[in-house]
Amino acid sequence: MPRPRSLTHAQVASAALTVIDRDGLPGLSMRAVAKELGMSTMALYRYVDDREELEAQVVELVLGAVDTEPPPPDLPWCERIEVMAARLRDAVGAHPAIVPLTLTQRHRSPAQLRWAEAVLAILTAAGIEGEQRVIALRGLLAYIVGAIQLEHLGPLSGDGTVAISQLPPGDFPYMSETARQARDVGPDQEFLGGLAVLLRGLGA
Amino acid sequence: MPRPRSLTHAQVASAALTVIDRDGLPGLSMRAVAKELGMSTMALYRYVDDREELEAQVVELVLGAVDTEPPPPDLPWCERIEVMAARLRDAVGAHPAIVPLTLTQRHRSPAQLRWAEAVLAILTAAGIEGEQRVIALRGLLAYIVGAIQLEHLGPLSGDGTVAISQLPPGDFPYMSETARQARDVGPDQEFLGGLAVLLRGLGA
DNA sequence: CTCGTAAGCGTATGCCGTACGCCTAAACCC
DNA sequence: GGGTTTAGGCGTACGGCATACGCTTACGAG
Repeated sequence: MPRPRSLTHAQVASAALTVIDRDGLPGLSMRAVAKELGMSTMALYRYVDDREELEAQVVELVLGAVDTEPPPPDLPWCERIEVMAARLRDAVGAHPAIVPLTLTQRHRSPAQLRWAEAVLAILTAAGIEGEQRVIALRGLLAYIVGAIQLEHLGPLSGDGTVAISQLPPGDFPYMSETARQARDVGPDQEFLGGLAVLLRGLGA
Repeated sequence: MPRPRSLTHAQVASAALTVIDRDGLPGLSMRAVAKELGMSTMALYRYVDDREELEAQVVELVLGAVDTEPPPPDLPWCERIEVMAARLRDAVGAHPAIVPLTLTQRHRSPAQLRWAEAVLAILTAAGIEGEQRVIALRGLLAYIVGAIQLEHLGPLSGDGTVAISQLPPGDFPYMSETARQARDVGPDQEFLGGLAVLLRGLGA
């Protein structure tokens, strides 16, 4: 009987993501999202309780796009995990500015639950069980989360690496040399290389 | 000839850290820090250019407390890396609320440079060089950063694990079982267990 | 004692999130 | 088709935030 909603929750989250992609995370405000939707600021509060819920919906929108279907079962288990890891990384990488948001929202995300369930299935099939399986899942998550952040907040290809390579070799002999070598390591090589180390440790 | 400063930069950073420890990260504001110091808000701007610089000084205060001396050389290399990792984790763990700050400030931190230099020395002594050394350092950093965040924002001992353990076993068979097993895994076991996996991968 | 300098502060601006209350569009019932 | 009800949409207002700008004042050098 009441007046129907003129927007879906998905449209609201999507408008917020548009704002973030255009103006960066600092540009996200209730006013900006409302303007993006062509409504008044306060009308937005008919769809979300507060800013935090809006942020959660943005994270869910991005993480919800992650494919959680089991990878081809004919692949070796470690490659199947690589597929799952890459899907998560790619989804976040499409909207790098939300990285800090995933921090606080990640654990409440249904999409993340489905992702973890699929990874656990692979680990179990690989014969990893009990406490080792707990540690493996958390370790993978920690690595992926950390690697995504490092990649977007302090990339190997960025200014930081150049600055480090010019550090006085007397004080930082290893750092300056390593930074020079880091120029030849691309983002994919870095991410997959670290993941391969972790998987090798799991397999031994 | 001019009037002398009544505060050191360290005192300013320390006051900010006091505010964060007491009121959490959302409680950090220029006003709150100024009040903590007994000065007016604008007087604070004689010590920092803006809020971002204040945050950087807080991170540096915490990270600066990390011991970067080489661990006892008679330990196996992987145990020496464990020592270095634990020092970083302990320093941040003493002020968990700053975790999100370390994200954006980490790469500019001299303390972090010294830490990385020490780790690189250990890796090199272990025979890891070239691009593999780049990947090893970044992988370690990614894991440690991610693990610290997971530990403080979604701890295994927290509500999230309980909630997951009560998920419908039909939809999430592995997650619910794994969450039940996770209750027996303490924070140290989780952190060191994941690190051990990574180090095993580096050693193979 | 005087004076230059920078420390410290007061004020004001323009953001922000959001509590509260009004107006009105629309769907149901008759 | 008209009346009623219900929630959608909006305007206003408040308190808190970072911070630009300019004044005042404590201090040390001479």
